[in-house]
Amino acid sequence: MTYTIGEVAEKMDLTIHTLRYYDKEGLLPFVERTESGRRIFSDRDIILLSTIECLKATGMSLKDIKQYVDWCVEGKETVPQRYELVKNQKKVLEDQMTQLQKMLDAINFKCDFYKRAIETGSTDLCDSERKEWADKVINGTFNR
Amino acid sequence: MTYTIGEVAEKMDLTIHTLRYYDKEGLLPFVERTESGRRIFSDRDIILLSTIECLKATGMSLKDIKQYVDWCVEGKETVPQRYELVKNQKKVLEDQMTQLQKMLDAINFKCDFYKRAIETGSTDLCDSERKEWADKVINGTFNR
DNA sequence: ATAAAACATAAAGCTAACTCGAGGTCAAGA
DNA sequence: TCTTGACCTCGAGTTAGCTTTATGTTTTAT
Repeated sequence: MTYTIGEVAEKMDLTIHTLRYYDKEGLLPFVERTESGRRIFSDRDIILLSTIECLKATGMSLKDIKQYVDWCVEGKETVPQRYELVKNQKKVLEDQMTQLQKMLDAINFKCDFYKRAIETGSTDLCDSERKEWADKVINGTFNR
Repeated sequence: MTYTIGEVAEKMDLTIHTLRYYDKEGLLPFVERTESGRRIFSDRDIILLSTIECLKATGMSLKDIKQYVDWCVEGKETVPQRYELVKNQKKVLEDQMTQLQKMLDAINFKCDFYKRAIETGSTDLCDSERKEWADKVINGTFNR
């Protein structure tokens, strides 16, 4: 199965410009061309793109993603490196989720605070909550 | 309790430049000055900074964070707006976590793939895993 | 046959969020 | 007192990741 750049853009929810940019940056080394120079994407490229999107979604830079792609091109002797990279990114992701959970707690706290402030019609009645937030901040519950 | 810009930078793990940048952008409206012009940070500023860091960690832009700060300055008649903003950011965060969990599944899958490839000394033996990944991609398990 | 749509390159432009440098002022310790 | 280090402003520079523009070619539908 092959696809035009427009079809891929549609399928992957990226712009055509972005796909060409990725290609130029060397992130799509397997994309072929027609005689007249048009790009032909295969399922393999779709799969690579989905991996790229996956790594990008976890905050990896395109530069580091290119390293991964380069290793893919080099062949199976780079499997250990790729394993290391993916394992490391897994760690990054787990840390991110821990951090986000903390932020979610903090945001829930803020949410409740404002909700009560609205219900009681005053922020003053929420002094205890405000103090609690301050304590969390100062004791470092929410940061570092 | 008051702090110099250097102390705050240390405490909040930001650079002095970044703090001045935030101040210039209007994100720290309560910071006072000495007669000679040096910034004096109070606990209130530390608390606001921690809120800023919290919102930033969930991907909110400084522009949107400034809106929140502006509402804080305006006083309690903006509590409903602040509630909406925080509630919305909570939703953003929950979506993010769902997405990240998917990415984590995908990364775990990749991780296992490479691990087995190393154990068996060949990527060829992992064809079934590769196919499984392709299926997930094509059936949209990992994207959209 | 032809007009519109889709594709191509190359280079410039943009935005966010810093980051750095120059040049100067102020404050705290020996 | 003097020197060293922390602070100040202002403006320019940087980086990532696109995005737009200009110009031109190739398909495709009528």
